[in-house]
Amino acid sequence: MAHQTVSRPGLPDDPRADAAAPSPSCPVEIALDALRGRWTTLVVRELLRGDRSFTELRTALPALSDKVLADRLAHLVGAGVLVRHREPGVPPRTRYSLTERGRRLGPVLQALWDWGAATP
Amino acid sequence: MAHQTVSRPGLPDDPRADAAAPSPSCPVEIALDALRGRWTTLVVRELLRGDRSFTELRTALPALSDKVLADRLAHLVGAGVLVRHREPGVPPRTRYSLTERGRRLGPVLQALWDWGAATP
DNA sequence: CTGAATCCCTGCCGATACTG
DNA sequence: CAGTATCGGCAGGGATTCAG
Repeated sequence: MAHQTVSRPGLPDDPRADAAAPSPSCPVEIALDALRGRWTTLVVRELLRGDRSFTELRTALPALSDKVLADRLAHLVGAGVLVRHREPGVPPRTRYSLTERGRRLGPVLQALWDWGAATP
Repeated sequence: MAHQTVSRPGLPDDPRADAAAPSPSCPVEIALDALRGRWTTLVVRELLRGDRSFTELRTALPALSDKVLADRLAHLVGAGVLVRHREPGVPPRTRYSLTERGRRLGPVLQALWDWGAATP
Protein backbone atom coordinates (compact mmCIF):
# COMPACT_ATOMS: atom_id res chain seq x y z
CA MET A 1 0.00 0.00 0.00
CA ALA A 2 1.87 3.04 -1.15
CA HIS A 3 -1.09 5.36 -1.21
CA GLN A 4 -2.78 5.70 2.12
CA THR A 5 -3.94 9.03 3.38
CA VAL A 6 -1.15 11.48 2.79
CA SER A 7 -0.58 13.85 5.65
CA ARG A 8 2.38 15.58 4.05
CA PRO A 9 1.91 16.97 0.58
CA GLY A 10 3.92 15.15 -2.06
CA LEU A 11 5.55 12.66 0.26
CA PRO A 12 4.41 9.19 1.24
CA ASP A 13 2.94 8.64 4.67
CA ASP A 14 5.40 5.88 5.39
CA PRO A 15 8.07 5.65 8.09
CA ARG A 16 10.66 4.77 5.44
CA ALA A 17 10.21 8.29 4.05
CA ASP A 18 11.90 9.64 7.18
CA ALA A 19 15.06 7.59 7.01
CA ALA A 20 18.05 9.48 8.40
CA ALA A 21 20.49 7.41 6.36
CA PRO A 22 20.53 5.41 3.14
CA SER A 23 18.71 2.12 3.67
CA PRO A 24 18.26 -0.85 1.35
CA SER A 25 14.63 -1.10 2.45
CA CYS A 26 13.75 2.36 1.17
CA PRO A 27 11.58 1.94 -1.93
CA VAL A 28 13.35 4.77 -3.73
CA GLU A 29 16.69 3.10 -3.18
CA ILE A 30 15.29 -0.23 -4.28
CA ALA A 31 14.24 1.34 -7.56
CA LEU A 32 17.46 3.29 -8.09
CA ASP A 33 19.47 0.19 -7.25
CA ALA A 34 17.61 -1.79 -9.91
CA LEU A 35 18.56 0.86 -12.48
CA ARG A 36 22.07 1.35 -11.14
CA GLY A 37 25.10 1.01 -13.36
CA ARG A 38 26.12 2.12 -16.77
CA TRP A 39 24.18 0.54 -19.65
CA THR A 40 21.44 -0.74 -17.34
CA THR A 41 18.64 1.43 -18.64
CA LEU A 42 19.65 0.72 -22.23
CA VAL A 43 19.39 -3.02 -21.59
CA VAL A 44 15.95 -2.51 -20.07
CA ARG A 45 14.92 -0.38 -23.03
CA GLU A 46 15.88 -3.13 -25.45
CA LEU A 47 13.82 -5.63 -23.52
CA LEU A 48 10.85 -3.28 -23.32
CA ARG A 49 10.75 -3.65 -27.08
CA GLY A 50 10.58 -7.43 -26.82
CA ASP A 51 12.54 -10.38 -25.49
CA ARG A 52 16.08 -10.78 -26.67
CA SER A 53 18.93 -13.27 -26.72
CA PHE A 54 22.41 -12.51 -25.40
CA THR A 55 23.72 -11.97 -28.91
CA GLU A 56 20.80 -9.80 -29.94
CA LEU A 57 21.54 -7.54 -27.00
CA ARG A 58 25.20 -7.40 -27.99
CA THR A 59 24.19 -6.45 -31.51
CA ALA A 60 21.87 -3.73 -30.30
CA LEU A 61 24.54 -2.36 -27.95
CA PRO A 62 27.83 -2.99 -29.78
CA ALA A 63 29.97 -0.96 -27.42
CA LEU A 64 28.88 -3.02 -24.43
CA SER A 65 31.36 -5.73 -23.47
CA ASP A 66 30.36 -9.33 -22.79
CA LYS A 67 31.36 -9.08 -19.19
CA VAL A 68 29.35 -5.99 -18.43
CA LEU A 69 26.34 -7.32 -20.33
CA ALA A 70 26.44 -10.52 -18.30
CA ASP A 71 26.82 -8.44 -15.13
CA ARG A 72 23.84 -6.26 -16.02
CA LEU A 73 21.65 -9.21 -16.91
CA ALA A 74 22.48 -10.99 -13.66
CA HIS A 75 21.82 -7.83 -11.70
CA LEU A 76 18.46 -7.26 -13.37
CA VAL A 77 17.48 -10.88 -12.80
CA GLY A 78 18.36 -10.42 -9.14
CA ALA A 79 16.27 -7.27 -9.01
CA GLY A 80 13.27 -9.15 -10.35
CA VAL A 81 13.20 -7.07 -13.51
CA LEU A 82 13.76 -9.87 -15.98
CA VAL A 83 13.97 -13.64 -16.27
CA ARG A 84 16.35 -15.89 -18.13
CA HIS A 85 14.98 -18.75 -20.21
CA ARG A 86 17.53 -21.41 -21.05
CA GLU A 87 16.60 -23.56 -24.00
CA PRO A 88 18.53 -26.85 -23.85
CA GLY A 89 20.53 -28.06 -26.82
CA VAL A 90 23.70 -27.24 -28.70
CA PRO A 91 24.45 -24.49 -29.29
CA PRO A 92 22.79 -23.19 -26.11
CA ARG A 93 20.10 -20.56 -26.52
CA THR A 94 19.04 -18.13 -23.85
CA ARG A 95 16.24 -15.64 -23.99
CA TYR A 96 15.76 -12.73 -21.66
CA SER A 97 12.38 -11.17 -21.09
CA LEU A 98 10.92 -8.67 -18.67
CA THR A 99 8.85 -9.74 -15.73
CA GLU A 100 5.62 -7.97 -14.88
CA ARG A 101 7.69 -5.95 -12.43
CA GLY A 102 10.13 -5.16 -15.20
CA ARG A 103 7.37 -3.98 -17.49
CA ARG A 104 6.25 -1.61 -14.77
CA LEU A 105 9.59 0.15 -15.17
CA GLY A 106 8.15 1.69 -18.33
CA PRO A 107 6.32 4.50 -16.51
CA VAL A 108 9.32 5.02 -14.23
CA LEU A 109 11.66 5.51 -17.16
CA GLN A 110 9.06 7.77 -18.73
CA ALA A 111 9.01 9.94 -15.59
CA LEU A 112 12.81 10.14 -15.65
CA TRP A 113 12.75 10.94 -19.37
CA ASP A 114 10.21 13.70 -18.93
CA TRP A 115 12.18 15.31 -16.14
CA GLY A 116 15.45 15.13 -18.04
CA ALA A 117 13.85 16.40 -21.25
CA ALA A 118 12.17 19.39 -19.64
CA THR A 119 13.87 22.70 -20.19
CA PRO A 120 15.51 23.96 -17.01
CA MET B 1 8.47 18.57 -26.62
CA ALA B 2 8.56 15.18 -25.03
CA HIS B 3 5.09 14.09 -26.04
CA GLN B 4 4.55 14.12 -29.74
CA THR B 5 2.71 11.36 -31.48
CA VAL B 6 4.05 8.10 -30.12
CA SER B 7 4.64 5.49 -32.75
CA ARG B 8 6.07 2.90 -30.36
CA PRO B 9 4.00 2.00 -27.33
CA GLY B 10 5.54 3.13 -24.07
CA LEU B 11 8.61 4.74 -25.57
CA PRO B 12 9.19 8.32 -26.64
CA ASP B 13 9.28 9.13 -30.33
CA ASP B 14 12.67 10.75 -30.01
CA PRO B 15 15.99 9.82 -31.62
CA ARG B 16 17.66 9.86 -28.22
CA ALA B 17 15.52 6.86 -27.30
CA ASP B 18 17.53 4.78 -29.76
CA ALA B 19 20.98 5.53 -28.42
CA ALA B 20 23.33 2.59 -28.83
CA ALA B 21 25.54 3.73 -25.98
CA PRO B 22 25.24 5.77 -22.79
CA SER B 23 25.04 9.45 -23.68
CA PRO B 24 24.97 12.55 -21.48
CA SER B 25 22.27 14.03 -23.70
CA CYS B 26 19.82 11.22 -23.02
CA PRO B 27 17.06 12.61 -20.78
CA VAL B 28 16.96 9.44 -18.68
CA GLU B 29 20.66 9.73 -17.99
CA ILE B 30 20.31 13.41 -17.20
CA ALA B 31 17.73 12.56 -14.57
CA LEU B 32 19.63 9.60 -13.15
CA ASP B 33 22.79 11.68 -13.05
CA ALA B 34 21.03 14.37 -11.05
CA LEU B 35 20.01 11.73 -8.49
CA ARG B 36 23.33 9.90 -8.60
CA GLY B 37 25.33 9.27 -5.50
CA ARG B 38 24.70 8.09 -2.00
CA TRP B 39 22.61 10.46 0.15
CA THR B 40 21.48 12.49 -2.85
CA THR B 41 17.80 11.58 -2.70
CA LEU B 42 17.75 12.13 1.06
CA VAL B 43 19.10 15.64 0.61
CA VAL B 44 16.45 16.33 -2.01
CA ARG B 45 13.79 14.92 0.30
CA GLU B 46 14.81 17.31 3.07
CA LEU B 47 14.58 20.24 0.72
CA LEU B 48 11.20 19.11 -0.62
CA ARG B 49 10.00 19.77 2.92
CA GLY B 50 11.30 23.32 2.85
CA ASP B 51 14.52 25.25 2.46
CA ARG B 52 17.37 24.43 4.78
CA SER B 53 20.74 25.70 5.94
CA PHE B 54 23.91 23.63 5.81
CA THR B 55 23.68 22.91 9.52
CA GLU B 56 20.01 22.01 9.37
CA LEU B 57 20.82 19.44 6.71
CA ARG B 58 23.62 18.05 8.87
CA THR B 59 21.22 17.77 11.77
CA ALA B 60 18.60 16.00 9.70
CA LEU B 61 21.19 13.59 8.29
CA PRO B 62 23.68 13.11 11.15
CA ALA B 63 25.58 10.26 9.53
CA LEU B 64 26.40 12.38 6.49
CA SER B 65 29.86 13.96 6.60
CA ASP B 66 30.52 17.63 5.84
CA LYS B 67 32.53 16.78 2.80
CA VAL B 68 29.93 14.56 1.19
CA LEU B 69 27.15 17.00 2.05
CA ALA B 70 29.07 19.80 0.37
CA ASP B 71 29.71 17.51 -2.60
CA ARG B 72 26.03 16.64 -2.91
CA LEU B 73 24.90 20.25 -2.64
CA ALA B 74 27.37 21.38 -5.30
CA HIS B 75 26.30 18.54 -7.55
CA LEU B 76 22.61 19.35 -7.15
CA VAL B 77 23.27 23.03 -7.79
CA GLY B 78 25.10 22.05 -10.96
CA ALA B 79 22.17 19.87 -11.99
CA GLY B 80 19.81 22.82 -11.60
CA VAL B 81 17.93 21.12 -8.79
CA LEU B 82 18.62 23.68 -6.09
CA VAL B 83 20.06 27.11 -5.52
CA ARG B 84 22.32 28.48 -2.82
CA HIS B 85 21.46 31.80 -1.18
CA ARG B 86 24.35 33.41 0.63
CA GLU B 87 23.32 36.00 3.16
CA PRO B 88 26.26 38.32 3.87
CA GLY B 89 27.42 38.99 7.42
CA VAL B 90 29.17 37.22 10.25
CA PRO B 91 28.57 34.42 10.92
CA PRO B 92 27.79 33.54 7.30
CA ARG B 93 24.33 32.15 6.58
CA THR B 94 23.51 30.05 3.60
CA ARG B 95 20.14 28.70 2.61
CA TYR B 96 19.48 26.00 0.10
CA SER B 97 16.16 25.76 -1.68
CA LEU B 98 14.79 23.79 -4.60
CA THR B 99 14.39 25.37 -8.00
CA GLU B 100 11.22 24.83 -9.99
CA ARG B 101 13.09 22.05 -11.73
CA GLY B 102 13.98 20.60 -8.36
CA ARG B 103 10.39 20.67 -7.21
CA ARG B 104 9.45 18.69 -10.28
CA LEU B 105 11.58 15.88 -8.89
CA GLY B 106 8.70 15.18 -6.51
CA PRO B 107 6.69 13.13 -9.00
CA VAL B 108 9.85 11.39 -10.19
CA LEU B 109 10.73 10.27 -6.68
CA GLN B 110 7.11 9.24 -6.22
CA ALA B 111 7.31 7.03 -9.33
CA LEU B 112 10.52 5.46 -8.01
CA TRP B 113 8.94 4.97 -4.60
CA ASP B 114 5.85 3.32 -6.03
CA TRP B 115 7.89 0.92 -8.11
CA GLY B 116 10.17 0.01 -5.23
CA ALA B 117 7.26 -0.38 -2.82
CA ALA B 118 5.23 -2.64 -5.11
CA THR B 119 5.31 -6.31 -4.25
CA PRO B 120 7.33 -8.27 -6.81
C1' DC C 1 26.40 -19.22 -28.18
C1' DT C 2 26.62 -17.78 -23.57
C1' DG C 3 28.90 -16.70 -20.47
C1' DA C 4 32.96 -16.99 -16.26
C1' DA C 5 37.81 -15.59 -14.64
C1' DT C 6 41.22 -12.43 -14.25
C1' DC C 7 43.61 -8.02 -14.18
C1' DC C 8 43.93 -3.19 -13.83
C1' DC C 9 42.44 1.40 -13.56
C1' DT C 10 39.46 4.99 -12.09
C1' DG C 11 36.19 7.45 -9.26
C1' DC C 12 33.30 7.49 -5.19
C1' DC C 13 32.86 8.01 -0.40
C1' DG C 14 34.31 8.19 4.38
C1' DA C 15 37.47 10.01 8.00
C1' DT C 16 40.24 13.53 9.59
C1' DA C 17 42.07 17.97 9.89
C1' DC C 18 42.04 22.79 8.81
C1' DT C 19 40.10 27.86 7.33
C1' DG C 20 37.47 32.54 6.30
C1' DC D 1 28.64 28.76 10.29
C1' DA D 2 29.94 26.74 6.15
C1' DG D 3 32.70 24.86 3.99
C1' DT D 4 37.94 23.12 1.74
C1' DA D 5 42.19 19.90 1.68
C1' DT D 6 44.02 15.60 1.80
C1' DC D 7 44.32 10.70 2.00
C1' DG D 8 43.01 5.81 1.66
C1' DG D 9 39.88 1.80 0.84
C1' DC D 10 36.84 -0.30 -2.03
C1' DA D 11 33.63 -1.23 -5.72
C1' DG D 12 32.46 -0.42 -10.70
C1' DG D 13 33.55 -1.18 -15.30
C1' DG D 14 36.52 -2.17 -19.37
C1' DA D 15 39.78 -5.41 -21.96
C1' DT D 16 41.24 -9.79 -22.53
C1' DT D 17 41.24 -14.63 -22.18
C1' DC D 18 39.18 -19.09 -21.40
C1' DA D 19 35.27 -22.63 -20.90
C1' DG D 20 30.69 -25.50 -21.16
